[in-house]
Amino acid sequence: MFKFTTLNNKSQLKTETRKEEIIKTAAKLFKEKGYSAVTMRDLATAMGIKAASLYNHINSKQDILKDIIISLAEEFTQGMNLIKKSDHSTIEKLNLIVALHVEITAKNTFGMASLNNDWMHLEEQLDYYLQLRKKYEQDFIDIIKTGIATNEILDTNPEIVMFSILSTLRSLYLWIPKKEEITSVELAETLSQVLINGINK
Amino acid sequence: MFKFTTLNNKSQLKTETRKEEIIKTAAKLFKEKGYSAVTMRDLATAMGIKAASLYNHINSKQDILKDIIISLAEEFTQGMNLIKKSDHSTIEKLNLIVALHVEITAKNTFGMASLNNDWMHLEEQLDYYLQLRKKYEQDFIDIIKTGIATNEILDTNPEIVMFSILSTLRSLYLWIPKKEEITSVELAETLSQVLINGINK
DNA sequence: AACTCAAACTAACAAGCGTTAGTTAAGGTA
DNA sequence: TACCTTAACTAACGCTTGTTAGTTTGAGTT
Repeated sequence: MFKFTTLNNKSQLKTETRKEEIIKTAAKLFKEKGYSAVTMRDLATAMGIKAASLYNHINSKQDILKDIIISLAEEFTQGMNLIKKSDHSTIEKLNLIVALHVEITAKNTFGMASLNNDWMHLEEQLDYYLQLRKKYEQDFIDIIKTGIATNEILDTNPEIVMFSILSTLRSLYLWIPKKEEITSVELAETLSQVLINGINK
Repeated sequence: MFKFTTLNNKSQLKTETRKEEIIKTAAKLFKEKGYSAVTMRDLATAMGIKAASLYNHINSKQDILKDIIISLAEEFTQGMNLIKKSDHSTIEKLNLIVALHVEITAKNTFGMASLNNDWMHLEEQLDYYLQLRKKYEQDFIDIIKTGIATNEILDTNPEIVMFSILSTLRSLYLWIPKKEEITSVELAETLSQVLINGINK
């Protein structure tokens, strides 16, 4: 098989394995049509092979979805844990959350579509995913509540505030691909400004 | 068949037709699992009948999706046309857009899920839907640009501002069902406050 | 009592689904 | 040269899909 990198695993340079290529291609298709509407034959065609050949590399369609979603969910959990434990102000913590979403999403817009839209098709890992999500949102809300208590942010319904910010951050995967000219840092800055300070003059 | 209303169509009182019941049930299922993952047998079971019986009332699965999505898209278009032509200030227009989304979404949270997540499975009507959406977003951005020009709102990237607000409004369908105690008016007010004035003290 | 009609039913269809089993081809290693 | 590994293949499976054709049921109307 032709490889896109010249050095193999033994020389420590990261070569994209066939399995990783399949998962990446699957994520792309899942973003376009959703998990359920993508068939293994669609995926095979996109890879230039036959459907049965996919099974030399992956265990099942389910497993591909799990690989895409769980790794991303854990990445968010890890980022939130760092932010939570840091000693920044509330506003700074919120800026860091914005930056976390921009960074992860910019790196993997396709996977973020599955995370947002296809998590309900997880089977064994559904409970685990829901647990991670619940924890993330609870940590987020706690940060907002602290900010209200310490008089750093306005005393507004914390759930509405979180919902509002998180909705925007969760939709980034739709929007980042259309704005290739803007850097992650610029986007995170503008977004922080809009979300935190509003747009009223 | 048992009917849930006592007066029939001839007496001018709106009776929910069997077709409307099916579409409403379908929207509920589509929200839970997405259009592609819901089978006609799932829908039939939810209605308490056999799959073949559905076809006495509807033409096809496709047609159900079209009915759900297009009517909502046209409702938004109509609302935007009114707002656009009105002589309110930019801030007031933005408040009206928030209220429009809250109102339509509160009335039909299930359908809003399809509008947001399953539009790509439209077939004949896909181009029409995309045209309505593009027009809506263009009108939205024009309002923001006017606000910047007239010095009513801060001079920030208009696309980021629209994206930020619209992402939140488009996610309302996920959130409204969890907050049944809050009224549409209260929600619209708090949301306007957060989206327009921010949360910074 | 006879008729109408909405709304259900059974049975079946062709196509497509995810997946398995067993085989082949080519390149690197012993 | 013989072997091993990787990655493709063909063929087929049992099941599910959306949809159709034709039939039955039961309540309301004439």
